[in-house]
Amino acid sequence: MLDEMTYEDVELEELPLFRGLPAPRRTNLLRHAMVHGVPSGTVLFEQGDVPNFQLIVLAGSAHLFGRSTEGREVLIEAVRAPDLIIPAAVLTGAPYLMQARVPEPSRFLLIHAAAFRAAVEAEPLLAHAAIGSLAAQFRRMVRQIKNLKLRNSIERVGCYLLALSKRQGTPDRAVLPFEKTLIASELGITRESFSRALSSLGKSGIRVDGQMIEILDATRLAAVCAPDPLIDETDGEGFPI
Amino acid sequence: MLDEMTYEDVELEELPLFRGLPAPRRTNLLRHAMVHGVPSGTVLFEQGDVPNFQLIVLAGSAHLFGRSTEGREVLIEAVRAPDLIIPAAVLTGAPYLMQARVPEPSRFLLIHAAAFRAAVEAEPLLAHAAIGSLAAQFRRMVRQIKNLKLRNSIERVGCYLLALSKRQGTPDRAVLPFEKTLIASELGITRESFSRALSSLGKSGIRVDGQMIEILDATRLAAVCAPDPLIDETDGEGFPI
DNA sequence: ATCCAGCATTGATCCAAATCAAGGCATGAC
DNA sequence: GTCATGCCTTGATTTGGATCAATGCTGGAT
Repeated sequence: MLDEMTYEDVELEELPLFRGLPAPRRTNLLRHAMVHGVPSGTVLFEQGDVPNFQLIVLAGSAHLFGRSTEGREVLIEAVRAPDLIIPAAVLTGAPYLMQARVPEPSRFLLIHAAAFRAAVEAEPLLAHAAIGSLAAQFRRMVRQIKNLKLRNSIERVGCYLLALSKRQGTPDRAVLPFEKTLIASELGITRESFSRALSSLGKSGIRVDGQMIEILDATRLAAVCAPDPLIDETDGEGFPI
Repeated sequence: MLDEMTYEDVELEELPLFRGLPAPRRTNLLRHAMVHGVPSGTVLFEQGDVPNFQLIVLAGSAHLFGRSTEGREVLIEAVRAPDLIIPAAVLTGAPYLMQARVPEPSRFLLIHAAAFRAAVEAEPLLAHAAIGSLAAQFRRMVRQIKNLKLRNSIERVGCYLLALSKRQGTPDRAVLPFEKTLIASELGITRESFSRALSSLGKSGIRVDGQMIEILDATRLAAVCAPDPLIDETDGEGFPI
């Protein structure tokens, strides 16, 4: 544990979030902070919980799920390192609207909510980082709403693949980042519809092989799903965390 | 115009956003700021535009629309005074993802984007207000996504009415705040479906008369639409703007 | 008054996507 | 090996909501 802490301390210094912070403030903030490594499947918090910590993804990722009263559950967002996990809830002290689960072994920095709020209040650099994270997350939600309201399922799937291949830097293929059932729920459709959408896109220039999707003809694919930078593009890194 | 400015100046002092700001900073911020009264129908900006100003709703409201490439258009959010209009775009300098239009005669404060960014950077009180506005807007988007992904159209309409009546403080009725077509697009359905949903809810304790919806039996209504505070409730005023 | 434009309703029909149901194909336990 | 288990696919069917089309209502404008 001691070893781990020392190791992490080095890494924390490298987070833009803490670079540039006056040393005493940083020390104070991190005094009661903890680094937690958690296994796949861990539930970080439930929807409805009042935030106790600001969680920061140091390595790995977290999945945010929305759950209905009858128990249906859909993926709303995947948060990848490095980012804050729902600062909107922590900074307002309001109950989480989503459940957070960990899909792979991951490491988080935990800062007591009150301490984090105080630090953001007092330290412009931290406030700046929080604003950047909040703004980026807000914009992702807006894009998702436009996606849901303005497109049908085939368009959503097609644009998802194009965006994925672009993000992965491989114009001729995309590798699905998680199970198809989960992606389907992210796109607001059932796993069956997702499967059918993929196979129907076979005649629009893609080839499906497990998690790997070959994009044989990006132009033809784009023609049927009408990609739109104001929905599909991911914001550049304006505010590094 | 001079008269108007003087009048507004008094009002601006009362905005929590500016109360508590050091006088020189406030003066400096407002030096190049303008108050603009605009008629119903005005387009404040288009989606894709790069923000020139931070707009602040002083009186009235603004509607934010998402538009598809083929020209379909849906209401994503209504911003009411007092609030910031999409600080996420202004603070990151990224293009707007939505078009803003004014549904009623309204008044806005315009602050040059660069000046606003600088002021937020330098002034913790402003940063705090921006964070509060961003967080609240983020949470509204999350609620909307859960609403779209986890509910069918009848549930959305029923919960919309319940939330509306609660917000308006009249448990036995709700007055629709704008045209049904617009509300339908906000709920992610067509006007025809909205109309049918309303009439089908007739057997679940409501009576429709134009824009006025009587809620005869809130319990029965709640039984068919399963309201959920984590979707329908509106956040309390944690951070006044 | 009449006309018209904009919004809303209602009915008929169609279609996209959900649901229901049956297998398939891996992977891991034993 | 056999047997589960979890994920995915595919087919058949249903259904929720969209679309198409016609009509109604209301509030100006003239």
